[in-house]
Amino acid sequence: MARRRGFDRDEALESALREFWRHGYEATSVATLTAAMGINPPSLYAAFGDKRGLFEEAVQRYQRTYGAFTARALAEEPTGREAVERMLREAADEYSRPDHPHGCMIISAAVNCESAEVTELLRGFREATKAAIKQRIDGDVSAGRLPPGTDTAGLATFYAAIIQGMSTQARDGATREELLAIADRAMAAWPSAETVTAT
Amino acid sequence: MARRRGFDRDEALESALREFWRHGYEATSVATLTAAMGINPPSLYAAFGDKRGLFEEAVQRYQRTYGAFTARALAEEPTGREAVERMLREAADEYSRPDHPHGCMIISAAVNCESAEVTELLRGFREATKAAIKQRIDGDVSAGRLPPGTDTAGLATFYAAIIQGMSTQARDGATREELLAIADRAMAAWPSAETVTAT
DNA sequence: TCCTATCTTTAGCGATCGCTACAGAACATA
DNA sequence: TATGTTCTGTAGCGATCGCTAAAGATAGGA
Repeated sequence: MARRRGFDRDEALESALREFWRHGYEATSVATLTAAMGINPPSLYAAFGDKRGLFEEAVQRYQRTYGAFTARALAEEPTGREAVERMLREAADEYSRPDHPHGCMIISAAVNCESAEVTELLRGFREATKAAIKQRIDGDVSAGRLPPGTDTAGLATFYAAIIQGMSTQARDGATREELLAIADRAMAAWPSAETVTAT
Repeated sequence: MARRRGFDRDEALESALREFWRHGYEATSVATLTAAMGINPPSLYAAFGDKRGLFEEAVQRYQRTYGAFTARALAEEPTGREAVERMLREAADEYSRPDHPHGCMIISAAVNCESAEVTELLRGFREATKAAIKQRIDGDVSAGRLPPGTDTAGLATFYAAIIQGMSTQARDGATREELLAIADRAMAAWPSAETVTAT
């Protein structure tokens, strides 16, 4: 017994996601958002609470769409090495696609952001990805594909840094091929499988 | 026949540099700047023109102080490989120092910045560094330390991405040791000196 | 000591920020 | 068709943005 919403909530969220992705959290004004979403401020606040609530929903949507390749790669490949390699190669493709903003939203959207909550939100996602990388590399050690004593945390940090460097390069205009070259070169740093035989 | 300036221009510029370094170009307000510099807005505008002019001077100052290690490493080492390795290891140290903001100002200060001029200014500095890296690697090829046909542009892009990843990790709180581990792992990706003998 | 040039301070400009009160429009129910 | 409920558009809130006009303060030269 009431008037129904006159816009598609999911479409509006997707439009907001694109703006946050391109401009970052703080540089995206509510006026920019409402223009992109095709609605007025009161509709935005009724549907999403406030700007930060809208951003959090946009990040969740990003994670289960554009950013889902990371979790998929880490979950589906048989070995840690293959998981990391697929993750990097898919990132090269995804970060340079011409049909959406370049780079990774989780990595860039809160850079130079004064809101500690927003900064920590994205940092938490990045830490979770790093932990997932480490877990797969740990699995390679357990399976004997890497020597015991391998610095798996250091390797995870390295490949997390690689992804972040690829995202920054993509934002600077690097092509898919350049990003793929970074990914391949990074895989050349994967440690040798040879175990140092102790006495 | 006039009143002299009541503040140290260089000290004020250094204070502004720190604010821009920590918060980025747009998130640093003139009010924040004047508070940090210990002056009032009209003094800032009389001495530096406007916010963007102050930022450009701050970037120049950064390049010849905190950021000078890159040019020094690339200029002073005998081989390209040693130059890149020293650059990465000094970056690990510099980006994690507790006495100033973490990471690299050239890399982070214009992220999510709406001003195309400011964005392009810093992007130009990054491209120049990448070109300098490539030049040193080209030298290794010319000297026979790397095989002819080595993808020197790709290698330069890779090590530029490494620096950017290290800067992002430093901003996320990575320690000097973690950054050094990234640098060492990245050097493990340096191509082998063996030349593929053609028929 | 007075004049004058330059700096500093106070105060506030128009524009935009995130956000919301209010009233009219639109729809499900009776 | 009348009623009640929710959404939408207009219009504007206080705060902050980059920036500056006007006036008071401070120095060197006459």
